[in-house]
Amino acid sequence: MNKFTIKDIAKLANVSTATVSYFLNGNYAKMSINTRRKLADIISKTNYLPSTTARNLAKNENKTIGVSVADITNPFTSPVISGISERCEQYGYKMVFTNSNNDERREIENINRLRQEEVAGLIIDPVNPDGDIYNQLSNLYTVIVDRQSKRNLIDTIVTDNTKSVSEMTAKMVQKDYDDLYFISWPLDEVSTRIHRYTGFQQATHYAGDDHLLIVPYNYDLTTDTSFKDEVSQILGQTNKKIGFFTMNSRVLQELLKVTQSLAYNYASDFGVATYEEFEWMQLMRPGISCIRQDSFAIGYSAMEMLKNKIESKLTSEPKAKIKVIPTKEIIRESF
Amino acid sequence: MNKFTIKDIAKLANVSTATVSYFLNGNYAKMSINTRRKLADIISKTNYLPSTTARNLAKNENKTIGVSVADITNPFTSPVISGISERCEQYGYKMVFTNSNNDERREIENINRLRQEEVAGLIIDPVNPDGDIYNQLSNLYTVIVDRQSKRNLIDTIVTDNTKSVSEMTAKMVQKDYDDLYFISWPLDEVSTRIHRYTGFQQATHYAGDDHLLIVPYNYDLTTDTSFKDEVSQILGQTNKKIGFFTMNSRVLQELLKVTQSLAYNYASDFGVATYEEFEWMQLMRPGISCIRQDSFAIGYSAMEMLKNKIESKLTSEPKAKIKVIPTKEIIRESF
DNA sequence: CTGTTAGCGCGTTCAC
DNA sequence: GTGAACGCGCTAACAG
Repeated sequence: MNKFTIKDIAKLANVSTATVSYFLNGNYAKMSINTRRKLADIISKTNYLPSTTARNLAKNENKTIGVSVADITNPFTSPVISGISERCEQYGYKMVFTNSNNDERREIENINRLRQEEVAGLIIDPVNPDGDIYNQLSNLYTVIVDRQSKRNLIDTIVTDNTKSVSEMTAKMVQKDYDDLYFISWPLDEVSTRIHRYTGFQQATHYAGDDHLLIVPYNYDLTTDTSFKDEVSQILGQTNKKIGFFTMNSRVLQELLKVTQSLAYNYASDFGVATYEEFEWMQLMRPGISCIRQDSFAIGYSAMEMLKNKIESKLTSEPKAKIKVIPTKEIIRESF
Repeated sequence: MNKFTIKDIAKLANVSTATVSYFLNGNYAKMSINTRRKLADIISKTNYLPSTTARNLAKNENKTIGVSVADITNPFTSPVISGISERCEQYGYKMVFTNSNNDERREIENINRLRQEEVAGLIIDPVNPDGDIYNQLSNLYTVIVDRQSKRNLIDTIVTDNTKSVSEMTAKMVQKDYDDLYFISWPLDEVSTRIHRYTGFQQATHYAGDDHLLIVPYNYDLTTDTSFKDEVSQILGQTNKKIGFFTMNSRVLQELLKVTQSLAYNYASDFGVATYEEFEWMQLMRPGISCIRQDSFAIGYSAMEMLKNKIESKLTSEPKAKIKVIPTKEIIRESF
């Protein structure tokens, strides 16, 4: 698709490819002012672009990284990619992108496919960071984002899950709720869910799990009334002031769909707050209190960290670090 | 990062690289059952993965495409990428991803960077498809998505802009509004905005542009009252029933922020409908009527089209086609 | 100042 | 079952 190569340019200018190469690399001392002008002219006229792949090959460098995200349709993901891509641009890296669609098998395929390529490093937003495939990855060239592995062998960038939820929940506790509930997709050992739940428990001092409400992933209100029934039962108690903390924006949406179908209104009939912020939460009346996480910074830092590792050319795997990106509390009128 | 090469495997098995290559390609006739077993064993134990890049090189094939999106943070974009990535997976292509952040200069850089790579084709969600850079692109290996160029030289996938807006607006017209307004970011010759506006005009039969309201891109209500004042003036008229159609979800958000600050409520004080659908529009009370576009299908079809072009190995540029992806009307209570 | 040429990487494939 | 040339486009050491 790119017609011109260094040979074509050399031919057009009646010089050798070496001269063209020197020109491309700003090595002007090696040619006359005339050929320099001629080359500048020809290259701009032909729109010739040297192949970076060939360049990397010749220089024995590699400026491409592989990215695997758990689910591109999750609104959390876009800003992460944006951050990675911003840093890639600045560092002169290109990125090969894959999406696992929340499917662990697909994630394994993607990671393997990326490793087959000549890729200098990997940034992974994992479906399951405790899967076997992660044993084959080295901390020399990998950064994980969002979900943490229990093994903790690879550098990971996370947000302030436990602390921020604990602080927000504490604010709810102060409002004298009779019962607070944490609503989540099945915990399934997913670190983000567990850490947020831990924050909730720290603030409420609930001992068991009877204040944990699970909503199925891709919950369909019309065919499965389990979650709706639980919520209905909780809100149906007379003279009890109830509050919910939802584990992310999609769980919040499930809760609101259910409470609307039951004809309860948040803020007046019950209190609510959520992890994650999106603009619509400010448009809803009353506004919804939430925890804003800086997903862009997650991606940005991940690429920063990866580049430093790659270019420091370590020979043995560094000890895994965890970097925590702070969140921000947004208090509105929903509780 | 991938330690093992075909040479390592050959050495470990005490055979030549040729034999390993034959094994990898299922060419078992060329070796004894013993070496076949030995190789199977060694390859699984070492987790050896042949480099697809080298393979492409040797076979003179190229299974990677480049993608440039206008703005990854636009919620329209994720499903498009998801569709592209799904098809890439199915076709065995990998994708190199870039984001232009709504900056035309950046878009030019990205496209050039992608062309520098050995990339078999390009899918572009353009910032400005009428920019000069598009003259350098060939319809042999490019597909454009969402925004159309006036020159119409390159295959493009769009949605049903004019027709769907016209139909939705017609429904508003039936409700006896005294005035309907189309709200948009500056038209700036952007095809999606113009086509949607055209649909609005078709249904309302307004002649001039006095029913077109422009909200600045990244409008900040606190420092710029221009748009707010216009809305205030329109809604302040006594005894007039007013309706708005917003050009996308972000413009809708701007409108709602403004009307909320003016203490007007949609549905009761004025009617509203919008292009684009997101789940929160169903959570807002009253629910917001909108036009659902199938962004996933846009990406999916784009990769389909691109693959067909690339692999048909045409020698002259095909005449540009426009493929229209249908939308769906969602009627709720907002007008 | 300019040209020649042997690599760079790793798999493929043909002649033996 | 093997050795070795080959595919790509660029780089850089060396020769002139």
